Amino acid sequence: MVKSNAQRLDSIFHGLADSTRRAILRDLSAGAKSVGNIAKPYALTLAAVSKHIKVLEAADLVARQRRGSFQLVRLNAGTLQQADQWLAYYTQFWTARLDSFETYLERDEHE
Amino acid sequence: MVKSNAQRLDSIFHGLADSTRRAILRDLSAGAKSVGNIAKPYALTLAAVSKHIKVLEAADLVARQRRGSFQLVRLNAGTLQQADQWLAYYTQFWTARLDSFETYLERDEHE
DNA sequence: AGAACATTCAACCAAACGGTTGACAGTCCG
DNA sequence: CGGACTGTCAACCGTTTGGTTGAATGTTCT
Repeated sequence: MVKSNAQRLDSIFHGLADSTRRAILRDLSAGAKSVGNIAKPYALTLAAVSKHIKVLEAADLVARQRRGSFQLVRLNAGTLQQADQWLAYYTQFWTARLDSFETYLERDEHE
Repeated sequence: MVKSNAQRLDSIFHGLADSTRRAILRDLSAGAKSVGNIAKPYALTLAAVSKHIKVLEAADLVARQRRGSFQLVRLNAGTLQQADQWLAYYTQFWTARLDSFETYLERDEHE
């Protein structure tokens, strides 16, 4: 499925908006893992974790590769970078704005 | 409501996971606005926009102040910075990892 | 007090979420 | 072939989301 930029950001931020999924990403930063190994630390069924991974995969935050009888799930750091770029841009922009204008008031637009 | 760090990130990323809300934040980077003025560009009812603002407010991405008969909504850049810090940390960490190890395989943990 | 404006609340709705259970499918190994 | 693993799928369930409409609540102005 081809996604617009907005949809891509939607799915990335949605992927990040759950602490279990963030924990999975954190776990994966130590190296690629099988779905089963990813699931072990959580008090969730394998199916639930499998769904979480699918959400991360839909956001392209993670990719799989079959490895014999199991699958390795690995991080896709590039996608995180996209989100980070969006955030960094606005964070910087806003901070600069607020520093110089100190929350100046809107002038009503009919003037 | 006091939120744990995880819940805070949940609500921040949830706030960002909708393109209308991201657009609102973008609009607000030009300065504080009333709810009505925020709502104008969108093909949504005022109530719908009001709800979006409430989501952003719950995430502390935005704050209101009564200003006579209306309310000014302004950005809260500090909160964005929190999310950015999370993202920047992992982005950097992952990228470094992947650069040096080039997706090395997990060793099965019973070894 | 009453009108006009700005915004929220309450009720409702369809769709998506996050989870469970149980059946199913792919791959390896004896 | 028959197990044993690994993982997904389908159906279901309760909750949350994102939206609508219409009534209600300030606030200001005359």
